[in-house]
Amino acid sequence: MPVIRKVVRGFRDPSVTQIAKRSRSPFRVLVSTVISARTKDEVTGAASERLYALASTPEEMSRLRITSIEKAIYPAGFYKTKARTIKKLCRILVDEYGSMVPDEIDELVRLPGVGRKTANLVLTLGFRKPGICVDTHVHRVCNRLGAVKTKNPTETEFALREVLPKRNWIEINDLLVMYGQAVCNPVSPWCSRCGILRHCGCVGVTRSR
DNA sequence: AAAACGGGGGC
DNA sequence: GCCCCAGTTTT
Repeated sequence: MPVIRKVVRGFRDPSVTQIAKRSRSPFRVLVSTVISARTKDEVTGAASERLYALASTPEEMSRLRITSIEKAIYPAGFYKTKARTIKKLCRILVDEYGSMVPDEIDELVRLPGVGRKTANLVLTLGFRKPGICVDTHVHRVCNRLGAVKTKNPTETEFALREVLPKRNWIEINDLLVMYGQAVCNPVSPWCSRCGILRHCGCVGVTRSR
């Protein structure tokens, strides 16, 4: 992990940390993350702020009109779907969880619009609990390295759980994704800047730069 | 396993 | 125009 930290240094995008810091409460992390699916961070951040300005609690948010939510989170991708999801999500939080966000992954993934990636982000960022967030970047990087051969992000999450240090969850999640975005990116991996190239199965396959 | 959801931004 | 994008749900 120190190697990855070194490799990624200089590529860290402060916007991620900013959003994380602003959105510390589990509820804010949850809503921000639902908005963030297939959407750039700057857009997610702006959309989240507009929505929180309208409603800052599950009760308030569950009472917003769908169209108000849509307007607030536009131009995030899937904004119509997400608006309905968020309203439904908040209603469930109010009705079934006493307006609190559950802090167990099995409960979180039961919520609409919440998959394992989102659930783990809520656990780590919102509750400071253990969790490994596997998005498409992390899934790709792990398999490109050849260290694991997993079919889907959930399998990758379980594989990583056996390997990663069991601490510093937030930083490790951040570094893994940063690494996948900035260095070991999909199209043109920056192999000359990669500190773990000698362990990499991508040599001769996707290697470049 | 693959399609659908959906629109903005880069080129 | 065409392709990409910190996913989740449905078929």
